[in-house]
Amino acid sequence: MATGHTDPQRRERILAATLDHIADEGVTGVSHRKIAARAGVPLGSMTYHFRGIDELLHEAFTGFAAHVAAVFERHLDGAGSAEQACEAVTDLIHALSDGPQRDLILTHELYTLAARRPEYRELTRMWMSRSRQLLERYFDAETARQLDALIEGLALHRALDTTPHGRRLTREAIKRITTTA
Amino acid sequence: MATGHTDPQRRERILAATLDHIADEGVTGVSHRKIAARAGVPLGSMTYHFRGIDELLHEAFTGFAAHVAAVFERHLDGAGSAEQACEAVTDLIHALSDGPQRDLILTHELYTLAARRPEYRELTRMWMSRSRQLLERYFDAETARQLDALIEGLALHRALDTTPHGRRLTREAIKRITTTA
Amino acid sequence: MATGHTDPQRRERILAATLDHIADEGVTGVSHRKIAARAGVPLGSMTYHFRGIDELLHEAFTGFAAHVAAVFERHLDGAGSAEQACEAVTDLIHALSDGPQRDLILTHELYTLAARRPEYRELTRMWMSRSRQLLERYFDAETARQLDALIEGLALHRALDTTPHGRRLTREAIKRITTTA
Amino acid sequence: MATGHTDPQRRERILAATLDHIADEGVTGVSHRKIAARAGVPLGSMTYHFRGIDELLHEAFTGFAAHVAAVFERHLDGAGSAEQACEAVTDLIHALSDGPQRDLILTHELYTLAARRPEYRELTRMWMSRSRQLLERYFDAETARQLDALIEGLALHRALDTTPHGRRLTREAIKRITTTA
DNA sequence: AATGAATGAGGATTCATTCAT
DNA sequence: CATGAATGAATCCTCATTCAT
Repeated sequence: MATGHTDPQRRERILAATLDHIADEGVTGVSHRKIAARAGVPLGSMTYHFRGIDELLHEAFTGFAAHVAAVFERHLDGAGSAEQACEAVTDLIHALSDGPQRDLILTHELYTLAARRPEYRELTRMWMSRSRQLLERYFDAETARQLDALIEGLALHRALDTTPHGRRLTREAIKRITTTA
Repeated sequence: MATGHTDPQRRERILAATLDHIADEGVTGVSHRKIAARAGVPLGSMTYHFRGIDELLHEAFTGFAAHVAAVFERHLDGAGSAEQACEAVTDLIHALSDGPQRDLILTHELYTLAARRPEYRELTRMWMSRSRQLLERYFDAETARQLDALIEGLALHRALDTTPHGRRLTREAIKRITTTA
Repeated sequence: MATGHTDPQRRERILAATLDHIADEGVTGVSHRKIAARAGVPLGSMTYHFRGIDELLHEAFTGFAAHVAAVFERHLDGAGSAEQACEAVTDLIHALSDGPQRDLILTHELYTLAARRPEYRELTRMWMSRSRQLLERYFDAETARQLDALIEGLALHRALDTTPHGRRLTREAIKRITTTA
Repeated sequence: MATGHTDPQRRERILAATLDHIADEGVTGVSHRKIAARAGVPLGSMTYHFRGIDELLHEAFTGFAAHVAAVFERHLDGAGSAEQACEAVTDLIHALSDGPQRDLILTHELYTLAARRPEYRELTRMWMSRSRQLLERYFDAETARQLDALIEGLALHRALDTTPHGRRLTREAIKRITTTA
């Protein structure tokens, strides 16, 4: 009825609604109907813009991966030294694991998909390699790799813990992993 | 037909089939029908033994958490020194991230649930505290915590990586994180 | 709500409704919804009793093939001689091509399926061989085969014709085809 | 993009694609999208050139009826005597029922439509009357009618049979039906 | 105690058609 | 003149759950 013909934002709105929904209810809860309702678009619009649920999911997570990479970048961009990089990484870990946890939840959902399906592993690989690249500005390649894994582990444990560890422990762990004999 | 009376293995078989199915197709794909078919039990048996899908899932993951804790334990049980513990942890990380990845997939599925739902966080907390306890046999509490997170991060990155890092890097990271100033 | 638990006639009623619907609107128009409505059963009942539309269709036509074979049989059963058989065949052709044409329409629908799909060809083959068998009571095998084809053609043309030919022509054609040099 | 102006072949290409599609998947499977894809024309083109699916179908079968009539004609055109006409008819029957069966499948689809809908019966009537006309060049009207029906029946049975009868039987049947007392 | 039958709600997807451009 | 965007209705099918037995 109210056909404004073209609505170029529509695809983006659907993708945003998809990520919101996944954050709220998980990939499990994604359905055309629910996403359409959340995005305020008619049901038929879903399969018009995306070939199916899979394409929708993959595209949504592609956008999310870009977003996470940007967060990583934003944190590290200011650092002028390895010292400052350590501080930036500490901030990053706590930013990820405090707060609304939206990003962390989405990260888990993505990892879960990636664990089983190669096309999602592509996404996580790209973002892992991006974060290592950024860390290599300040650390040697091997250290960067270790630190990258540590970041992951600390953020994850902090998020699932009832009594999450404080900044001091985070800082100490980072210091140890970046201290080369 | 009438197999006598009760089949005490049936509950267990259903739970095992549930984990198998989750490993294969994810929590998303779990349904009474599919699990019943996989376990070779009649459909009606499902709601007889479990109040609903939620109970089934939670109980299955409870069993899985116990299994993972046991794996952890088995690896560390032999270690007589911090040195040996480091080696045992290296083995553990590579055992988790090589192989059929079944445990890793299930772990992610559980984390994904835990990220949103407290009743699953209970499970991950118990297992995290168990692993820390085990590590505290060899390391101080703070180091144990850091090491625990590192284990998580290394295993995860190794599993998702196309060119997973070797034992040398794992060992080096463990050495650094356990080296107190 | 009104769950009388078991309704053993249900399958049969669905199959009957399916044939009715095909006679009215064609195989093209068959859908779970429409058949369910016509049979007075809930929608969910359809896929419970039949694995899918294909199974439903195939089973319905299996029943129809049996019915047609019975009609053929009923017409020929009384005949005591080749002479009487010719008369019976004439009756049969006109019975098929006059009247409500329900059987003829269903026959066409079945042929259309059979032309493309072997599993339906099975059905038509069985019924063709049954009719030949019956004719072989009165005629030699080769004549039976020719006559069988003629019956088909005459019934078909009569049904599609605006000025269908009369019994006289039918009788004459039968006489010619059964007259061996 | 702008291919000049109009594409006069487009209508024809769409109709040809429609028949191809019906041969492959049946009238049931016809949809604007599928035909457009097969014909290589934009979706919007479909409703531009044809008022709807019904018009598309009817026009496609009109073309097919003309084609079948032409096949009939081509076979009989060379015959200079009743004798030769019999041979030509034998050829025709075997040409129809051997080979790729495309024409036979389309014929059945058309008959199925014609059995229920008068506007398609128009088509079959025209083609039946054309074939009778052609046969009347060699046979009296009544014989032509009988022979026409026999052709139909023999072709049909041959096509659906697993062990189709040979030319000898075809010839014999034709001989009998054309032998007037 | 155990289960097969049953069903309404909701799943993804396909569709003919309309319409602004 | 031609068409891509858009959508509500309808498609088949799967599902968790209830319940009579």
